[in-house]
Amino acid sequence: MRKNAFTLLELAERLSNIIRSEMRRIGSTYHLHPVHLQALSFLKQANRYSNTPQALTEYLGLTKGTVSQSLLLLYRKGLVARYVDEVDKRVVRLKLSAAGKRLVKEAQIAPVWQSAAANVSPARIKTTVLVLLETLRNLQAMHNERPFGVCNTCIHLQRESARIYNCGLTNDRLSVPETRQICRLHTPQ
Amino acid sequence: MRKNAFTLLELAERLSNIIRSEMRRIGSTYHLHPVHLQALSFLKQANRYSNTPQALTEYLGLTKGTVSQSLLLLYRKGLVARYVDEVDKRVVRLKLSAAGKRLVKEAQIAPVWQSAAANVSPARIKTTVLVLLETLRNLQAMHNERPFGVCNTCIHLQRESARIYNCGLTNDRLSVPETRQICRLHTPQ
DNA sequence: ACTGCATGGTATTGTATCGATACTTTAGTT
DNA sequence: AACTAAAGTATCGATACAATACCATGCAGT
Repeated sequence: MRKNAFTLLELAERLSNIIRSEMRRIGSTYHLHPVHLQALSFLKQANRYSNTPQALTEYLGLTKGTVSQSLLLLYRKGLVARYVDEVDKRVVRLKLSAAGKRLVKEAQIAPVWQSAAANVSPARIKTTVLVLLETLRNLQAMHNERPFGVCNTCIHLQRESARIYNCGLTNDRLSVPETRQICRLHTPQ
Repeated sequence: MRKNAFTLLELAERLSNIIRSEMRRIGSTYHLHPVHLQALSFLKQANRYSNTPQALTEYLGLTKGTVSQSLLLLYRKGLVARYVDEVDKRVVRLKLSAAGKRLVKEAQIAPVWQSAAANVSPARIKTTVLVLLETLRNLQAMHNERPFGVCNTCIHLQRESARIYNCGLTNDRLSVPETRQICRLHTPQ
């Protein structure tokens, strides 16, 4: 058991290096670093409560000053739009520009992974995903980090009718596509 | 299947961020970055064919110039010893100093992981490890990277007698502890 | 032995991450 | 009105990282 847990960590570390290496390779085409690709990918999926520098900071596990600089770079490259929130004027809302969306679509590392895991049976993949998810949730809880999940799997999601959902935490109406986005207020069921 | 492969990647990315965040936190005590901790951890486990800047470069997936600089920093901090190989004088051999070994022991992130995965059954952990390992090997093969494993699981390892092993590739004798070290020439069975 | 050529490593330079700190603006509270 | 918290930005210093150039050693082939 102890040995296995250790091996699990080692594997995660190795995979982490590969991911970063791959991101570095892909990102170099656009003169972007791994953290930029992650930021763009996050912003593509972030819902209305999570499209802010603060949410991105929590997601990446960095400091807000660092993230602010990275966002400035993405803004200057025309990949991200920024505008002040109407209600709370301290808050900056972030949105991918058309160029940003295009880049996220192009700069995918997912296809490589799909072929790498192509010969593993769905059942074993499922087990792996569940184990990693549990480990991740525990790690996040230990560090008092937000879980960051999609509304679909959130305890606060309420179904009003066929196509109308409601967030029990904010009392906002959510469209169907919105329930597939990432939320920083996510609470796993 | 496609969806699962995607989720697997997302999980790996999230775990990757957590690992880096954790390494950053632990490393800050010693004014070290994640890459330094990884380097020290690697050098602790590297066998006689892998205790060089070149091997570390391959392991981390960075460029040799970058790694050379990081090693210089570790050297100046007195954590790593460097000496020229007697046979091939182009090669630099790396070794953890006493302080380096002490630091690696102290700055472990493994305990956190062990408790995070504590409630998962051994069988499920085993499946997870196997799936991740297969995915890792495939990814490495796609990038023409070396697998980096321990001699125990290498095709070249030959058992001469109870306590004498032999590497079929280099024709060197290996002690029992050496067969548990990481080798850059590793070829999975 | 001489001449390429590959290999292992270092030095240098420029860009940009990242943390730390300080600061500004807005919101909320007493 | 004053205090405090929260969201963000600005600035600075250290250094990761890539790119390039460079040096020394080893190894072919002639």
